[in-house]
Amino acid sequence: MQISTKTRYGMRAIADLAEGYPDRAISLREIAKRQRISHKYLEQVAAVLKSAGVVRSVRGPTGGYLLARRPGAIPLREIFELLEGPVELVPCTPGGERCDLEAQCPTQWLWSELSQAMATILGDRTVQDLLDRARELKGRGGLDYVI
Amino acid sequence: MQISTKTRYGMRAIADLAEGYPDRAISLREIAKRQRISHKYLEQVAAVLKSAGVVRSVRGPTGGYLLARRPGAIPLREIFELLEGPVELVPCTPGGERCDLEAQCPTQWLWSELSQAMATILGDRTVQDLLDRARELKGRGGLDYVI
DNA sequence: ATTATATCCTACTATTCCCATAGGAACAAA
DNA sequence: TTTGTTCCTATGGGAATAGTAGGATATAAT
Repeated sequence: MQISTKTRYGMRAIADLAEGYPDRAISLREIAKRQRISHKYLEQVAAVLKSAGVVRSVRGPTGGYLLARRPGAIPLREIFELLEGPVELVPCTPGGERCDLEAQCPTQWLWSELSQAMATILGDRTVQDLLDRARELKGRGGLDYVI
Repeated sequence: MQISTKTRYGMRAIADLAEGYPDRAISLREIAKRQRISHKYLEQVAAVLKSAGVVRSVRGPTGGYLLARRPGAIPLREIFELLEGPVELVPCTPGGERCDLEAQCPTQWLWSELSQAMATILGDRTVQDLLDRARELKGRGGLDYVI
């Protein structure tokens, strides 16, 4: 059970865009190059983010994408759900698709608990946290040590 | 991002088997019927659980499966990992497959945090919790109210 | 104006994984 | 001997993933 590359690429791209906030547009080509991923595929990811109002775009040379809101106002859960779908580990969720064995299902609490734990983390963190982390990594020159 | 039916079926089956612990073997046909799932498919799931030593089996009529250990000694994480794979939301994990961008990846802490949260919950709970929950549901006749 | 560089839009496809189905062999209880 | 189990392996449809592909449209720089 892994998350899709779509979500991973999207999340990383958002982190890159955060560094340009509020006024520096960054092109997908640039991001794709740095992350060594398909720029065409990234376009599709960006389209989702844009139509949802998480990012905005500028066309033409020197164009690219920018965060549509300040980093602290974009919960990571929003990005996650746009790309990965709802934070629900099973289809039979309270409020979602029902299962007629539900009333006697001894496992549902487990899936709920797991889903809830994820939702809480994703709901608490924002793009600002991604940005903080990026700066922190940059600060120590990308080396993998801890003081 | 949902867990597979394999894991869901397996987890529910284990809950059923727990009720027969320590000496009453339960057949897959019986479990499959109650849960309205393919009994042939369930066989494959059971095979995994058996070869890992989570359950044991008795052949012939009146045969079936039993827990190989007491419910409290089987962490749900064990079942989960056997059927679903490691609790790692991304391939690039510390100790797993590396990513050469890792040292500068501002998103990895997020995936680690989510994975860790899941691992903790799954590590804390055991089949005994499943059993407790099952009895509780049975007690209130499958009705969906809370005192 | 022209050109280069972006985003934008839609279609297509290879591969993989999920979720079984299927058929029978080995075994044991009644 | 019959019946009901587990056990073993092979096969396959369908959906999702992870792209590839080709151009249309917009705009800044030249």
